[in-house]
Amino acid sequence: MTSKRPYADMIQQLKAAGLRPTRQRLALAKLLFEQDCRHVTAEQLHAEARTAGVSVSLATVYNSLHQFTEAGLLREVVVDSGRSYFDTNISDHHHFYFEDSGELADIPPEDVRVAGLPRVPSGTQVSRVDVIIRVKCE
Amino acid sequence: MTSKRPYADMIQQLKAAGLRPTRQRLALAKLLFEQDCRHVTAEQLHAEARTAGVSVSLATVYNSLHQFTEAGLLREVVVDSGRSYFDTNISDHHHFYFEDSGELADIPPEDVRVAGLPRVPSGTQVSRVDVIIRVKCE
DNA sequence: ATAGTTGCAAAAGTTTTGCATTGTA
DNA sequence: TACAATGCAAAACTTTTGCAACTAT
Repeated sequence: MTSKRPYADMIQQLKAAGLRPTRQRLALAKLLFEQDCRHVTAEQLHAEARTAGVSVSLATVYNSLHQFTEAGLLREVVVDSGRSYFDTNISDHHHFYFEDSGELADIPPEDVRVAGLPRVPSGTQVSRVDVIIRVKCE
Repeated sequence: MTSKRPYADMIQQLKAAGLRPTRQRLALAKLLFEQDCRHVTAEQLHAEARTAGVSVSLATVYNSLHQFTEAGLLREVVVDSGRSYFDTNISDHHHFYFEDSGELADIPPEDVRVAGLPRVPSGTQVSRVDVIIRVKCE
């Protein structure tokens, strides 16, 4: 229960990212990274933490999500004004967005081909290409 | 100056969309549609209206932008959490997003080819495919 | 000690809503 | 007059920030 063994990898990951493995960060990291393909909002993660008995403020959830994102452990996906999603899948891929439920689903990169990208203005470079397929009930 | 002639088309457009051509809506419509390819936020449009001497609240700007969007006169583009852009170009096209300046630019549909879209879950249909090319300074 | 980090309360934004007012038939 | 539509103040969101408390030399 209070064994430190299962946390060892996570602690290493956080340290490698230059983030101290504090109680809050460790708990959030466990919630995020011990499942695959999670798409969470700050609010959702905060609720999960509370349910799991972890005392953490919503502000800290936001700060941690952004720190994880900057460290390359998460990717922020913007599909809806006034709500940010964070995706634990950081490999190159795209998204379905279900407008009715507000849920996201990954699309593997090989399922969508984007061809003929225009030249970007000089002095700039592409930081990412997002493809979002918005889906609604018929 | 107070001639009603230049407004005639706009009034018709609003009526056709099922929206009363009120003073506020007419003024906002003029600001939006008398230039091409505008990408505005509610805050920007509100500032423009004030500058143009039009008295209108920010809430009304938001409501009008959403009404125009529902009527098919505008398209909402989400690229940044906590900020919605509204695009006067409602034809099929994609976007550059300049992360440093926060500006948007249209990409004609023929400049990007999206091929091999995966099948969407049954009972659902694609409402739109957004391609956003995020660009940053080198 | 002390320099750097962390986590959160409070503040700052953005967006939506309830309802008095206005406009229409 | 009645009935619906409108515009905005106030409320409800989401997100960021300033700083007291904590950590590790």
